[in-house]
Amino acid sequence: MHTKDKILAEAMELFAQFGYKGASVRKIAAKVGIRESAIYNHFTNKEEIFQSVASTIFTTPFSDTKESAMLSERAKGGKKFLSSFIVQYKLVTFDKKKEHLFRIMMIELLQNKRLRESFMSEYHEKNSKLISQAFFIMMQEDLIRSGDPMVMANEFLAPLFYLRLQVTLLRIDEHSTAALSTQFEKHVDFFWESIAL
Amino acid sequence: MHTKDKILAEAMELFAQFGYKGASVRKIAAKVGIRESAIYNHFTNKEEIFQSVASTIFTTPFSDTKESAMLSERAKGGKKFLSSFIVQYKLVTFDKKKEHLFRIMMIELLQNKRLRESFMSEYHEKNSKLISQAFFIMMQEDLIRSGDPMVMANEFLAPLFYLRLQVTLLRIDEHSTAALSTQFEKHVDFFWESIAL
DNA sequence: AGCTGATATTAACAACTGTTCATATATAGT
DNA sequence: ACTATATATGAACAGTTGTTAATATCAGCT
Repeated sequence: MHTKDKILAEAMELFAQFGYKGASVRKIAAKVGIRESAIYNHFTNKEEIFQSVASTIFTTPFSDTKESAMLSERAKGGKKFLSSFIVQYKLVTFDKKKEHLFRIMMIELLQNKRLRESFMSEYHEKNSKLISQAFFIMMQEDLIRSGDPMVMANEFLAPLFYLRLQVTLLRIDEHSTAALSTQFEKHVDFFWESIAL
Repeated sequence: MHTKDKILAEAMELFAQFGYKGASVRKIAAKVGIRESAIYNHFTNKEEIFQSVASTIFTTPFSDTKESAMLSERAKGGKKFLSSFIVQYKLVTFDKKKEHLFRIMMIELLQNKRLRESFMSEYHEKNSKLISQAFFIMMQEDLIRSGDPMVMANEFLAPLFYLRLQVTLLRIDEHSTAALSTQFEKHVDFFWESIAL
């Protein structure tokens, strides 16, 4: 099964670089060091390779149930909770493998219906719900001003997504992301000042 | 020149649907109603067709100098200014042609270096600078709390971008965008409450 | 040693790609 | 009516694509 894993790893890199169409079966095989026909001993399709790679895209921070169970406790930390979320988000943003998966997502998002649906349910809604629950708790604890927790969650998450996209774009061309790196913290500071009581 | 315009129009639709690689010269020619070889009487390259389409992508609201000159006056309107910006942004988001161009941008952003550079300079920086200038003026007028105008601008713009992306994704699958449509106004309301004195 | 199953290779296929060429058609100016 | 120009066609090119078939290699099991 060593070969199968290598196929997936090299396919991931090529999909991230050239997209689904641009990453040909021959290119993948060449990077693995085998002929293209040998690929079909491990996967029935090019599509199956892609699905296998794409299925690992949506693994969000705080996704496991243990962390979710502790949410109500953690949310009472107020700004501390948001800061720790940002730390997680930053780690994901600058992780090389996750970065490749994010690139694949971005490239195929407008071309692949399944990916769009996963993005909406696994990424957007999952994060929105989690963060909005945290804000709801913070409101009950009178840590923050009242308002629609869902709106608040989107206001908190959208700048993170936009930052991640910018980081990804800069890194493709090997530009420095130092200036952007500090903006994550600036975002929490600004946001907390916006909602804190 | 009627044919040339039709080529550009049909190419735009196909690029928005299938991306650069997926939109073949033959597909474009077929939609126009001519053979693929006839295309080359109007353009030397497939690349030239794409560049011709792509060059029209970055036409931002408030881009003309007349409006910019009035900025300091308009910014003094405070929330009114932000609301009018949102109206413009919403119009652009739901405009069919602009939507197609936005899709092309999103698809090719991670594949095309020129597009990335244009996105950064023509879209991101241009909007950031304009809005941050407005916030700077509002600070001087004591309409809003003090802070880094650039950070504020990004916090204001990022949710708009994220909303636009969501709208675009939903419309590809012909889902309703009614719920999202109202979020533009909710964003201004939330944001103004966050910064108003 | 011989068999079996997994995995590799070589070769080929039909379809599609961007582009070019020689040639035809149609339009407009003299 | 004749000519020049712009635009169309049909056919062909060389290269790439995903996939398949027949065959070879190599491991472990009996």
